[in-house]
Amino acid sequence: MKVTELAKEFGTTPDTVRYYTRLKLLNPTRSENGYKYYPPIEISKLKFILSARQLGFSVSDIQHIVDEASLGKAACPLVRSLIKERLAETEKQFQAMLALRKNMKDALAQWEVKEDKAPTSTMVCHLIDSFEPTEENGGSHE
Amino acid sequence: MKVTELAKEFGTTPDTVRYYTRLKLLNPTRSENGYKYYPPIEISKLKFILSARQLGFSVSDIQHIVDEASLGKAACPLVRSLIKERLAETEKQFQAMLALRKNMKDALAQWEVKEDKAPTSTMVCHLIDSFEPTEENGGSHE
DNA sequence: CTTGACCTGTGTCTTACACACAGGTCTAAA
DNA sequence: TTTAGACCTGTGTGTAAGACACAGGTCAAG
Repeated sequence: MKVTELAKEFGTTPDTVRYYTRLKLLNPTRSENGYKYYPPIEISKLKFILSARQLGFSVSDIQHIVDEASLGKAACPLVRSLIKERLAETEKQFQAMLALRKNMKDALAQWEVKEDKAPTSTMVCHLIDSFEPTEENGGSHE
Repeated sequence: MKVTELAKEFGTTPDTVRYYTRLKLLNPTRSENGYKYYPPIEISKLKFILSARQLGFSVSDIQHIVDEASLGKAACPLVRSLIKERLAETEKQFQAMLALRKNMKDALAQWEVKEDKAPTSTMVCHLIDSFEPTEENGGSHE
């Protein structure tokens, strides 16, 4: 399989396949003309990479996992440990987004009923300057 | 106020203040020795920028808002329109994270009870290869 | 006069690709 | 046979919002 064929097969882009190949996560063979050809084993590796990405592993994580596996060791303990880390991070970001979303919605609601005001030397936009986060958010950092 | 003082005042970093200054969002004066000094008006601009960032505006958005305001026009319509866009984007990302988080949690649960397995030529890690997303997630793209 | 804490600009690094570009290669039609 | 178009190649750059590094200037205190 060639790059574009492979990408289409898995609903990703040629650039993504090339990117993984640059990082040596994929190791296609070369045909006479210089084109990359992906044999079945590389195809299954791509499938693996895409699955792992969907589960929140970083590309760097995947490299570590593949390295481990290429030594013949079971990567499972590493995989379990990594996903705990990533899940914790995701949870943090998730909470942050939850708060952000609420702030944005509140702001939108507050602003719908406020009139426009021209800027002054000390105020760029009174909407933003006057926005008050509500109870749950806006508390200082904890 | 000097860079570090200013950063501390608002709980941000000197690098962030320098970054905004590079982009000319802030325009400090220079003292004899070449140091940047931020007069009160620049201090209030920084406050504005940080508030806007907290509301999900991009730095580029803020530049547009500031540009508009510097022409003497009310930036309010632009601000209302931008936050709608940003909120829509945030909502999308939020839903994506929600799904990701669920997948990660499900994977973690599935994996706690599975044994380790050495890799084979066609399988890097059976945990990841065998993961099945549950109902709500995993549906094809819609 | 030296130490140490601050400041300066500039440049590089991060993530996970997307996109551009100049040029090589293949297929099929004219 | 030529040629158009659709593919491929590598390499280089751009993205967001800073973080970090580095070489060197500045300043107050001892």
